[in-house]
Amino acid sequence: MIDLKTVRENPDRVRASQRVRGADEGLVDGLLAADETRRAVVSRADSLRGEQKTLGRSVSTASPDERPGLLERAKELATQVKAAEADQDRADAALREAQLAIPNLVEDGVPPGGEDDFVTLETVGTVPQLAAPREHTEIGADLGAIDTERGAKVSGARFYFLTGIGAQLELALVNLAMAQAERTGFTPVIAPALVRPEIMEGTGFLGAHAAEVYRLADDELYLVGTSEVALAGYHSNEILPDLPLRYAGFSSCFRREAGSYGKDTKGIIRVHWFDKVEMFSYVAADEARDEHQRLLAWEREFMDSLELAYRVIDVAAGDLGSSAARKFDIEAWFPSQGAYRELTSTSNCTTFQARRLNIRTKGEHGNEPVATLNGTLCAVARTIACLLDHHQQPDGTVYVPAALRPYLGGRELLGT
RNA sequence: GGAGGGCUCGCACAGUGGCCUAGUGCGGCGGUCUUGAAAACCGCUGUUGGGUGAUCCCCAACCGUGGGUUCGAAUCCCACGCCCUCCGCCA
Repeated sequence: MIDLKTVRENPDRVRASQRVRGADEGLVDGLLAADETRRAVVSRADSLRGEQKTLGRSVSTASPDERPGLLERAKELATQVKAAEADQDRADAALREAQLAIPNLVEDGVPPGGEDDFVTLETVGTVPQLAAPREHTEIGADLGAIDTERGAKVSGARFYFLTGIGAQLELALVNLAMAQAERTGFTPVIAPALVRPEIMEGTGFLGAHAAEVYRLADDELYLVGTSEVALAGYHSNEILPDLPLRYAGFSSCFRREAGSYGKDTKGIIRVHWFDKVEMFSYVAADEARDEHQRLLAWEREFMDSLELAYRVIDVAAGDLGSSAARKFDIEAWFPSQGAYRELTSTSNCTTFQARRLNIRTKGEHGNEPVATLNGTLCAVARTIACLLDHHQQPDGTVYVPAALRPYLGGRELLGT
């Protein structure tokens, strides 16, 4: 939820942000108008209520002769108050709607444009040279690690079983990620994968991307697409005395993948369900930009420990989620595709999420919303896909990066 | 799934229609006293919105949430949510 004060005091900045996102600038004027209307309506309701209060007191202390006249006037006032309060409710709702329609202010420096207008900030590592790279599905099947056929039989398309070394790989990656997070000062968290509507709403996932989210209609619960949702909701409606707070959440993640028909249909790169270790930070508003860089650095540390070649991209304004002010993706090299593919993503949501979830801290001028940021440490299924693809050897084996070996019984190669 | 109890300003409680403009205790902050501290005493102590307000001032709202009754609701009525206890079922 956007800060009303910013819109009032600096509407041009908000208009510019809308422009660079390719969003509607007119929404800003709509919001300003709704704000003005609301303030007028609230003032009126306030003074009417004040009058009613005073009159109510005189009714209770009035003498029997005065009473009937006062009561009549009080009845009149009561209807006026009721009408004014109805006006206020409408104005409140209109304001909130106008406020929610505007996405977060884009951070200075974000590249303008859409999906293809990202800027590559850095390219890291050596891209492996292979004569005839095989896809991770094939390698996974040979290793007895990934079974998508039975995944489809049991659960449908975009589901899978991890078996044998595949299952061990998942546990190894999760342990490696959690060990790094703990070393860095994150509190490990196992988070619920089902959340209430207001939490899902508050994190901004029921806006433009509502079709992506699984909903359990019988229970008014949603399946999370990332533990970011639960970790953001964790401190909702709280005033946080000590910042920063950093959590590393592990949970299953569920995505309907509506509208991605035909994309990545093979293998476990794009699936309806996967497990993920997610970093989530609560920081003071003026710390957000630095924290974002730190999250990116920790994501890179994990990529480096897996010995992957990757690039870091600065996602363009038009491709940002509504909560994000800026987003960096790390895309790792998939030899079989001859392309970089997204493995992790870190977003600075500034105070946008916190304002909606009512998460504050004691500031110099009273309670102020905190900033929230999230970053992927390890999206397991996709990381396994990348590891098999990236570290495949000509003889059909798969190289195990040194950092992962302690979690796999010291194995240096898979498939021997 | 069934039965019962609860939800009030950080915490514990009081408050069953108008002296509630929500009180008391604890905690916290400031002060008096003290070489210092404790104790004692005194004062302060929540959130939100509005007033052409930026720590003061004034007004309004907030007693789990949403409706309703009433001139007037923490208090009465209805619905819902959550927590706790017990029973049943269960990894």
